[in-house]
Amino acid sequence: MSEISILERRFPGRRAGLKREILLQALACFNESGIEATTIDAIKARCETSVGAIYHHFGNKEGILGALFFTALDDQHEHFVHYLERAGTLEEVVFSVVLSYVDWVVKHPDWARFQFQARSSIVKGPHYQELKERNTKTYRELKEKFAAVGSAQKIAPPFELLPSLIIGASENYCRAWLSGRVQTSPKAYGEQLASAAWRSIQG
Amino acid sequence: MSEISILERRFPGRRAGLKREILLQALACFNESGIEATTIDAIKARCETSVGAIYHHFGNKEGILGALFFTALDDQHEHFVHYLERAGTLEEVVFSVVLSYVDWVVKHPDWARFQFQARSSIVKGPHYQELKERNTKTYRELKEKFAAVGSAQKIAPPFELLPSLIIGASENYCRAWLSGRVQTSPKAYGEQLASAAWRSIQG
DNA sequence: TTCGCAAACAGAATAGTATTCTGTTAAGAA
DNA sequence: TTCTTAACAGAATACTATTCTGTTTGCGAA
Repeated sequence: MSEISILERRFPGRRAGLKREILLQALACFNESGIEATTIDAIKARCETSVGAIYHHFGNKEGILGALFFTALDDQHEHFVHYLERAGTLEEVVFSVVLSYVDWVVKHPDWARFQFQARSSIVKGPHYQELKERNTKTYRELKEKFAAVGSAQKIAPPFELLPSLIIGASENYCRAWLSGRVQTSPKAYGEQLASAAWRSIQG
Repeated sequence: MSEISILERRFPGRRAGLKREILLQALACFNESGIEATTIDAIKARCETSVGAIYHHFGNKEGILGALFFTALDDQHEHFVHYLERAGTLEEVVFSVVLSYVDWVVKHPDWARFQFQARSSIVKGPHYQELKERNTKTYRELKEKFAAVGSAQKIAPPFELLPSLIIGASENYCRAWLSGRVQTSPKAYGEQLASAAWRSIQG
């Protein structure tokens, strides 16, 4: 299970065993019943542990959300960076962004589904600042890459619009796929989504 | 206040006065504090009413969410239909979809913000079926319009992808604007978003 | 090996919030 | 006017997150 390896990379070692188990079962609960409908008791039952243990490790429900959310975000970001490295032209950068995103979602649908659900909670809660910093960081990396491959003047829309133009359609389709509204895997449309994004940013 | 006129159209008459007031204050609470953090007591206090009255009109918190959500969806849909009527070519259809969406969001930011927040709750809750039916209806209207203006063969991507390609970027940017991540009004980028959508669906 | 101690756990007690229930008032039909 | 039902009020209930208190376990130092 990819869920386990993602967790082991972020919470390694034998000591963190229960911590990982709680996160794993919480992720399952959140995806099956929704975040709000999932009770601490339900998570407790699935882990055969106690509320004390859960609160010891995470402080509160929000803490569980945060741990899961940033674990997913980190993995997604690594994936993104890995794709971006190989891009040498502006067009390849755009393709990297779209394809890395689509690939990650298809590879980890449970994490992606959770990420969509949890984002609004995170934005309101105490982890907002951390999310903002990571977004700023990714944004900066992308901007630098754009500068590195040069010829950014070939792009018509203002930079403020670019992230939405590049990733908007893919995000929308992935969300539809994760919720079952469409059947075809985003992976099958990867190239089409990427080339559509590329066309969309050209004047 | 546009919030009031939207509510009066859907819940008209003197008898529904308190009902509208509850919805109005609930909308404000949800946008200020978030849906989960808003308590029935807080809404009660702002309306100077009682929990009994609230539960009499809406059954439960979910009922308030549903009433607000579908009120917003209806208004948005009317707006959409009105724009779509005037489109005579395929390109104009795409522009109508994007511009009607962007205009509505900018015109009713509080309703739009709430809509984004509430969608996941609705999808999980008992109103899911109703939302699904409305989406199907809109989807069908769009498909018929596409057929009516003909020349749909000029479009490269499969129909399954089209909604995401057309509205994805705009939705993404509007969401960013409503949460304060970007400053420039989507209205200012309306034409650019529309033409980007149009380029993106061409082979 | 043992001692000290902090982290890891368990489960009862508490607090806050949604929901229900019972009763009262007001409005419209007959 | 009377009768019926919707509209409202507020206390009582139930559920769930969180806290608190106590116990156990792992680990470094003596």
